[in-house]
Amino acid sequence: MAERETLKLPELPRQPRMTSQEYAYARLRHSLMIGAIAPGRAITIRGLVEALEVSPTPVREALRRLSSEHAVTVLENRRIMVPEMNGRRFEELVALRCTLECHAAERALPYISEPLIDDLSRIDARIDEALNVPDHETSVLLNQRFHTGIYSAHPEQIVMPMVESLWLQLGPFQRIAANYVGDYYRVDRHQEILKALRNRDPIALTMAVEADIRDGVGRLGREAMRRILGSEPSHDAA
Amino acid sequence: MAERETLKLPELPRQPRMTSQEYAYARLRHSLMIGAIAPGRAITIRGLVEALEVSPTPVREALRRLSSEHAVTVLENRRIMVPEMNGRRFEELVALRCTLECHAAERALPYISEPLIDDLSRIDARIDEALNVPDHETSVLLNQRFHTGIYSAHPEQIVMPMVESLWLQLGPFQRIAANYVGDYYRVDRHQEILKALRNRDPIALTMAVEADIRDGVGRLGREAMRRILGSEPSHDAA
DNA sequence: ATTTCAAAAAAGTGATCACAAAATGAACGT
DNA sequence: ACGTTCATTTTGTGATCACTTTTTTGAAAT
Repeated sequence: MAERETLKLPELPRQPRMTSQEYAYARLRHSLMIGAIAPGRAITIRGLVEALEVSPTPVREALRRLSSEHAVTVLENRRIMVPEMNGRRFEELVALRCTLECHAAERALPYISEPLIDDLSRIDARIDEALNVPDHETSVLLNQRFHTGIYSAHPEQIVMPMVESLWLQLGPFQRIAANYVGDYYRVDRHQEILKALRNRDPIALTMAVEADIRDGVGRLGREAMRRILGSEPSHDAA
Repeated sequence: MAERETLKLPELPRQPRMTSQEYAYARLRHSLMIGAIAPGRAITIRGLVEALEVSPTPVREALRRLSSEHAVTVLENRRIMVPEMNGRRFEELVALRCTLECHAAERALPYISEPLIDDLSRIDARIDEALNVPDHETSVLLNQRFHTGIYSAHPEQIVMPMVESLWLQLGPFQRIAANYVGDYYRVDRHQEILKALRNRDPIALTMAVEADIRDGVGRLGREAMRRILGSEPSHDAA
């Protein structure tokens, strides 16, 4: 049996007025979002204390926040882990992403300005670059900035945190999927989204957003799931 | 100016294996859900320490969880409060409830059993009783059990926590609204929902769920908002 | 070889205290 | 009367430690 591997988290600059708790939260959240922590991975408070170089108190508060966003799961025995992924949960997450993001896009549409569309167009170009490298972390983060840019045009934001919770839950598995299948396998419908935005066409917009999600993460994840389950049919993706 | 009023929270039995943090969370959550803490109300850790009779550490962890569910807001100066309500936010919350709960209901429909429908029917009868008393707390909690019963029939639950977050955010204002307008003012479309469930009719189901929300909380809240803003047009509902 | 059980180790929990940040309010000057 | 300044008070933050629960380990027994 292997000795306990110490958790290694991607670094993240600590902003000036940031509390230790906020720093711990931000760095953990970022790690999960880009898939630096694998599904099924056990998390210990003392382990994070060492990895993040802060005391247990802020670590625990950060973990409570992440547990409420379902980025980590608190088990019955109080142990904490990154949730496992499986086919049914994945389909449920993708379906909910479609529903929520279509809702968000449609309601944001009246607030979308021309300069914003230009910004989004520039982000999309950078996404294509990142997908060609391929640079998983950059493509994921830019893709999120693209979607966030649209939804958060709406001034009263209720839905955005829920969308981010879904991204957090998909993050760890999406990295696994990209490792199996390749990030270039992914396609996006960002051009269709941009066109719908320019035309102020809510129907075309929601169709494009749904297609983007289903043909993007959805297709990637399903293909990865198929290959993983094909090779080791005994357990879930992890 | 009034002296500092100590926060009085409805009691809640502490389950055997419950940690202090879980107890603090459960009791705070329950208080917010039934509107025992008003929108705009300032929350202090030391105040909760006194009210809940636990030490600061578990109180802070409970507050972090609730902040991630947007049941409380952490301000820039680190103070914590129950968010204020206003017309735009209210409409956004109701719209998102419709979208999310229609999604949840539709996906749960294949898993709805006849005995479950009978259970729901009995809950609905008790809701009518509570609305006639009127007993705000009971009617709210039973109404949630009715909806939860439907949505959580689906075995893979992603959407339910998000729905509960919306209920939490509406809870404090809903109590205010019921005080202004009267709980009996509320109507529900639970009979239509039950009929759609029995007929396994997804279209009728989503229409009934949407109508239930819009004609229920939606109508109550809008009417209350109108009266509150009508009498004191200077500030938000609180 | 497998099971059982007690001891040890590891991990989560919560109380406390010192410190830092923010709000309060009185004294002061304009 | 109004705003400014500064001491006081209140509040949030984080480190530490003692305690409890859970897991692991290894020896003894079957």
